[in-house]
Amino acid sequence: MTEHSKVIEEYLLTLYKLNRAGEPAKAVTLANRLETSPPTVHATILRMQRDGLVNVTKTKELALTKEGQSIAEDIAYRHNLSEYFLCNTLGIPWYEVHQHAHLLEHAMTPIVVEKLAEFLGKPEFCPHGTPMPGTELPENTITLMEAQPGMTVEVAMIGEVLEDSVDLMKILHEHKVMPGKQHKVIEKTEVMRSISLESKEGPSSLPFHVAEKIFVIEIPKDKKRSIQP
Amino acid sequence: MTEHSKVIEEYLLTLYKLNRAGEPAKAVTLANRLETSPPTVHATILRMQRDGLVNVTKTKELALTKEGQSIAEDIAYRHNLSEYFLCNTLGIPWYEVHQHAHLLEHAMTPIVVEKLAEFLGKPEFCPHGTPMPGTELPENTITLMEAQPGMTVEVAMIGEVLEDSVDLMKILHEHKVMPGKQHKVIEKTEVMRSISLESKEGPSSLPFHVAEKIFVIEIPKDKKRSIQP
DNA sequence: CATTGCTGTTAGTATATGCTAATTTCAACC
DNA sequence: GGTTGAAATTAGCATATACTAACAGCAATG
Repeated sequence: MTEHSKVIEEYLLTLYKLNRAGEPAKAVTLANRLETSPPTVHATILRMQRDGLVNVTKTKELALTKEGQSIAEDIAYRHNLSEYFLCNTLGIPWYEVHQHAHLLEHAMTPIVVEKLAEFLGKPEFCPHGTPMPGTELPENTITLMEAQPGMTVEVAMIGEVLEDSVDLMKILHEHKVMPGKQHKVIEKTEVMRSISLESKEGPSSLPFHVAEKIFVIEIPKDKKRSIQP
Repeated sequence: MTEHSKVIEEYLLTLYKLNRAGEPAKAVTLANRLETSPPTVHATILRMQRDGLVNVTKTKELALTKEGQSIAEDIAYRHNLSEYFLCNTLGIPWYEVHQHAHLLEHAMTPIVVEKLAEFLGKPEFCPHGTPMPGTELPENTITLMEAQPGMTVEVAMIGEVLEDSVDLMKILHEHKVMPGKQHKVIEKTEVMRSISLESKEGPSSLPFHVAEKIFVIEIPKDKKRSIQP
């Protein structure tokens, strides 16, 4: 478990997140996510193969090795822990913490990670609802796309892809589309390709491509807002 | 004030610390402190000159430019703030925080710095007693080398050079040679090239080269241990 | 004054990371 | 089966950071 460069750590984390999201991990995808040219990605993957971090399948899929996976989980943990800290301890808005954590995640020694986790009370989810490696979302989690009109749902997790756009995140914040908040699904209109929601804070509308990345849990009628303030 | 690489930030910080300590800032010194070969240092200084961060005088002294100074102070602040946080919030021993802060200092966005400073109550000294940029040690601060036998002194600051050796720091810790602690100077023996101290915790002895890097304040007899628990 | 020795500098390499332009590969589709 | 288009790869370059070996410059010292 040698130390790896920031760049390599970024590649590992991205692969890890693609896996989590069930998306195919190909070189092109990395190139897009990391905003890096394909040749650069290619060269970097070669080095990662050389160093035993990934394997490339016959279908050009990138698969993390045991070691790659283990390091990736570690980085994801540091990232989520940083976000939790920035949000809950320092009071930085939850929709802004991602970018700051992006730097911190590569600069934490094992001792700092351990002590910080203790200090924070070993949180299991980051402010966007992403579970720490080893933790899972509840079984009955669905995407907002899968929620049917009439359902009342509680937001569980804002997909990590969405975190990259602070603007989008801020809009979600303004509409209280954030972990723990309940919304009623009003309608899904194919024409507009968007979903209408309504919550105590008012109505909102989310395009399908965003709704696909928002994970929710259905709240049975009789339990609606039982815990909501 | 563009963003600079970790390497450049390290060079800037080292130059800043050399200035503070009143030591001549030459390329060799950098090479030693940074454990880097002279040619590498040379090349890096060329880039730093090109980028307007340092000037090289006729006597080959390295002088930070306005911008270089300003960035260096910023890094020093991030470093000291990190140390304070690691020590006082996370409970990592004061003699170990330096190495961890060494990584964090390059990974803090301005917002994180601001929020962290607020959270910590805008501390003015790091756990080793180093003042934040803009703050100074008391006027009457002297080095332990300058203290005379019979004097009672309170440790104000452990010189930053010493921080690099965790082993040494740990010994200082064991003898309670740390900011805020009082010691009586027993004797300075030229033969042994060391200074004997005595405190509530017992006697200790420090070699001259260490005593030179420890800054203390003389405590008048009538005020001895007035605030000490 | 000449030698010694530290300091600085050049030359020559190496690696990681990045790019554009051009080419290859391969599957999917007509 | 051949074409097309996306994906992968190669070629060629550039920059930052690192090294060793060799050499130059200069001050102190005998």
